[in-house]
This record gives sequence, C-alpha cells and structure tokens, in this order.
Amino acid sequence: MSRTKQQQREETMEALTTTARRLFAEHGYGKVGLETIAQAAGVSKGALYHHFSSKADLFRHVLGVVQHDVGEQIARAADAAPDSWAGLLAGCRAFLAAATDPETQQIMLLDGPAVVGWQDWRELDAESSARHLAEALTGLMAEGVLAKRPVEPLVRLLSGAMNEAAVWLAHSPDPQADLAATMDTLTPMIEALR
Amino acid sequence: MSRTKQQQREETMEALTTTARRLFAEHGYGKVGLETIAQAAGVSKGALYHHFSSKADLFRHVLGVVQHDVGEQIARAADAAPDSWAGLLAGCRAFLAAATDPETQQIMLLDGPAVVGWQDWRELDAESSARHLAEALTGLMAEGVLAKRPVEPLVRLLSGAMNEAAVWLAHSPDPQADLAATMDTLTPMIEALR
DNA sequence: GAACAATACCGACCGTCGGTTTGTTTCTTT
DNA sequence: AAAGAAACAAACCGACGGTCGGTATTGTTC
Repeated sequence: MSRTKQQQREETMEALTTTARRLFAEHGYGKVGLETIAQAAGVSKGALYHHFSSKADLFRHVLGVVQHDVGEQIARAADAAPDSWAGLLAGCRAFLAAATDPETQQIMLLDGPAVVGWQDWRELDAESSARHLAEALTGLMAEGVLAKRPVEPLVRLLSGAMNEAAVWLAHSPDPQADLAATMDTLTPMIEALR
Repeated sequence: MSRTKQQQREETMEALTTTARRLFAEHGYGKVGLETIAQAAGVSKGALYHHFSSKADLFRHVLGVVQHDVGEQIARAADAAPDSWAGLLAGCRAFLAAATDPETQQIMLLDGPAVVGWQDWRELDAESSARHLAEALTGLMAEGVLAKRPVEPLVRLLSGAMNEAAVWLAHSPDPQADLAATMDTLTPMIEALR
C-alpha cells in the first residue's frame, strides 16, 4: 500500500511544522538553520522549499498554529465560566498561562512581530487570541456590564499588557504567586471600565 | 593638527552609532548588512569590529541610545507637570508620542526583544522609560494617591499596554484621534488603582 | 628624538546559511 | 502503458557575519 500524494504532503508538512515549532521555540528564529530543521524533520531542504516559499514563510505558518492553539485554550476556559464577566477573566488567565510557556512565548511574543512584521502578526493575533478578547468586551458592553467606548484601543491596551505580563511571568522565580498578583492588578483595571 | 585617539574613537563610534540607528530603524535589523553600515559610516568593516564585538552588540548599543532618548523625553514631560499625578499621565503621553515614531519603534519595540533577548531588553528599558514609570507609581503610593500594591506587576502591565498601543498608533490612519482615545481609556484604568 | 608600544583601521578571506536550479522518483490520470 | 504532475533530493550560488594578518597613526619611555 503506497501513500497517496495528499497523505504524503500532509505528513511532510506536519513533520516540518512540528519540528520547526520545536526548534524555533527552543533556540529562536535567528539561531536555527533550515538545514537543521529539514534534517530533524527527516526531509531535505529541497522538500522544505517545495512547501514553503521562505524561512519567514515557514515561521509564519508555525506562528499561525501556535496562535491557533492559544486561541483554543482561551475559548475553552471562557466557555467553562458561568457568565460573560467570569468568562473574560478566565480567558485572560488562560492567555497568561498559555503565553507563559517559554516555547509558545519565544515564537508568539518575542520573534513573531520582528520576523513577520507587526501588521501580519496582528492579523494572526486577531484571528485567535485577540478575537476572543474583543468579542468578550463587546458582549459585555452590549449587556451593559461595561460602559460603551471604542473597543479597539481597549483591546490593544489589554492585549499588550497581557503579552508583556506573560513574558515577565516566564522569567519570574515564582510564577504562581506573580500570576495571582498580576490578575489582582489587572482585574480592578478592567472593572474600572464599567 | 591631528586628532587625538579618544577623539578619533568617539567620532568613529558616533558615526557608526548614528548610521546604524538610521539603517536599523529604516530596514529592520535582519535586512541590513554590516558592510552597508560600515560603508555608510565611512569606515571599514574591520573598524566596526574594532569597536563592537558582533552585529548584535552594535544593535544593543544603538538600542541603549534610543532608550535613553525616549527616557529623557518622558522625564521632560513629567517634570513640566504641576503635580505627581499629572506627571504620570504626561509621562505616559510622552512615551506614547515618542514610541509612535516609526524609527524609534522598529528598534525599541519590534527588533529589540528579539535581537538582544527579553532579559537584556528589559534591563535597558528599566534604565530609561520603565524607571520613570516605576518611580512615579511608587511616589504616588507614598503620597497616598494610589493604593499600595506590588509595583512590579503594575509596571509590567502598564509598560506592555503602552508598548502595544504605540505600535498600534503608528499604524493608525488617524494617530492624533487614536492617541486621545488611548489616553481616555488608559486614564480611568490607572485611576482605578487609587 | 629614537625606539617601542598601543590603538585605530583596512580589506582579503572563510564558513555558514538562505535560496535556486537541476535531476530523480513516485503517484495520478487518461 | 504513457504522459504528466507532484514530491523530493542534492549540487550549487551569492550574500553576509565574523576572523585575521597587516598597516598607519598616535602615545609613551628613555
């Protein structure tokens, strides 16, 4: 039984994506060569370039996968909450937890903006994590829980605050305690917008 | 009349720093070669490596200069304010204005963390912009204007929020209006901490 | 002021790496 | 079965970061 072309394609891309994700996360974008990635994935550099148009293109694809995963974790946490308000806070906490993982962080927060550019990074972000934040906020405004105001600046501010906090938490000697402290500071700041 | 060694050193480093700052800002760290920088500065690549140990080292030096400049702009704005509270807000606005400049932004916010690492980036940040923020906040807490709480998480959150907001503002079609909207959202969030 | 040392600088060279080109194998299609 | 396309391999190219031997200029010592 021989593999079909589509199977073959999917398997190779999966192997490259997974391998690249691991290596980019571990060493950073600049310090990993394509030859290394290709070999670790069990294919040649030619094969890599058959599926991706450039190193940055491969990274963009990996970034999309990472963002997607984070987005799902946020959605799960938010859906499990009893109401919209608790959902927002749970989503924030879920994001901080996910983005604190060093490997996710290196790709999503450190190399991401620099490699693909802020514009593209923002678009990928808007398709995953930021979308949940924006939807939660607009929902709460419609319910009257939060005062109505432009959502865009608020999303940017909160998104940036949590991005930075996540990197800080990853370098913290006591992430558990600092995560709690961060939420204790973040919560009243959001509550101020009622 | 011949130049002294120190003069010569300072002139060359100044030329390299200024040139590198311009080119890094314009094209991004990854897309500028050292040969280009050296030639534009009127020296050879050998001279460059006589003063800096690597490309990243040159960038780190440039980053320090940029951070320093931004820090001074913040200090000026804060000192001109009538009281500590107004100083904090003026400092925030000054930071947003300074970091919205595309060239400052590319070096300080986009490439910075990725090139020198977050740890080093944070240290440089702490010596300039973040220091003013932390000092203003601790001062206001001592005065009793703000409720006492751990400063570190708060600084991280606010710092991150403004970093992200600055990048967003730089891509905005109407930066003036969006800057106002950002401050209108940021102010009540800080006021919530009284 | 002559000899020596230290510093600033040059430019050829090397290794690595992103990207291209060419060739081979394997599946699909008719 | 034959033609064609897709997946892959591998040799190759050019650019770039970094090194190194060497030169020129300034500083120091006797």
